Amino acid sequence: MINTSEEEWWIPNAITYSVVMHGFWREGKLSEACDLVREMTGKGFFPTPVEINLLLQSLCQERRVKDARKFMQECLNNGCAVNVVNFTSVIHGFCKIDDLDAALSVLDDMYLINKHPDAVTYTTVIDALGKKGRIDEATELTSKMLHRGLVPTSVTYRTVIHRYCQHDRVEDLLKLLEKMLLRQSCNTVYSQVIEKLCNFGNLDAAYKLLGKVLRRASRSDANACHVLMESYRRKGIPQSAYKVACRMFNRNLIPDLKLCDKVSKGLMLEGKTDEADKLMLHFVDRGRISPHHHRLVQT
DNA sequence: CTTGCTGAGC
Repeated sequence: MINTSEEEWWIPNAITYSVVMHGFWREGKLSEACDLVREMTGKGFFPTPVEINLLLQSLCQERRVKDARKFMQECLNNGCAVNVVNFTSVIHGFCKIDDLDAALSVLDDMYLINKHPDAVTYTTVIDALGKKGRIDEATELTSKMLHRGLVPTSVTYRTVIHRYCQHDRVEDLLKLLEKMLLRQSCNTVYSQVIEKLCNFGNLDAAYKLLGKVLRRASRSDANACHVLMESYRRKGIPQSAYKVACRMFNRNLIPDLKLCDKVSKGLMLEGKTDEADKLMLHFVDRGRISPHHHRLVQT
């Protein structure tokens, strides 16, 4: 038999608290939800890190990031389980309202209390620093992350590539990527860099990386070459697009026929009929096109 | 029922 006395049956327990807290949260009554957490921890009931995170994220969404930080600190003081995800949410909140110094300060807190930041935490801050053009600090932080044995994810790679290209820090990027690749390989890095450089209009830097990509000559690498060719073509430099195509053929990587056709027409317009013909002849040699009329045999 | 990126804003 369960021994429940008359006076005790209504006393809130862990489940009651959790249900009521979710109710407040669903209705957007965040302050009330936080108060309830304070009350329940006082009685020895603790919310899970997942529940804490829901409140933290909602507070951050309302730009009440300082409140979120304070609330998280209270949870810690009261003995709740607070995890890396919770810290990352608060850091992300500060990044979104452009308070990078506060974000970095929360990151410092993590080291102090031995909650080690993970790759997501670092990526969040690296992106925010990069967005502001604080590339040297981003580099330092990335190195620190690697030094701590963390593995860069595909998001980390995309983030670093985007931000460094955005601020035209190609040399720094390439140095950093070398270090990252030692820890975690990523087959498409250099294709990604080439495409990003094309996005930002730095075709010279993109061209210099072609060798890295042609060595491997996979599908994504071919695509990066196509992006570069198309960038040259649109910029009115079909000769450079032609050079890229030739280097692809040299590596036995067949460029896109329709794109080459457009490049060839561009060359014709500039009176470079010789190169225009040579480009299409590559396809004839490989049986992709019939010799007399430049017509597609197969795609 | 947990965390990160890719241009904002017209």
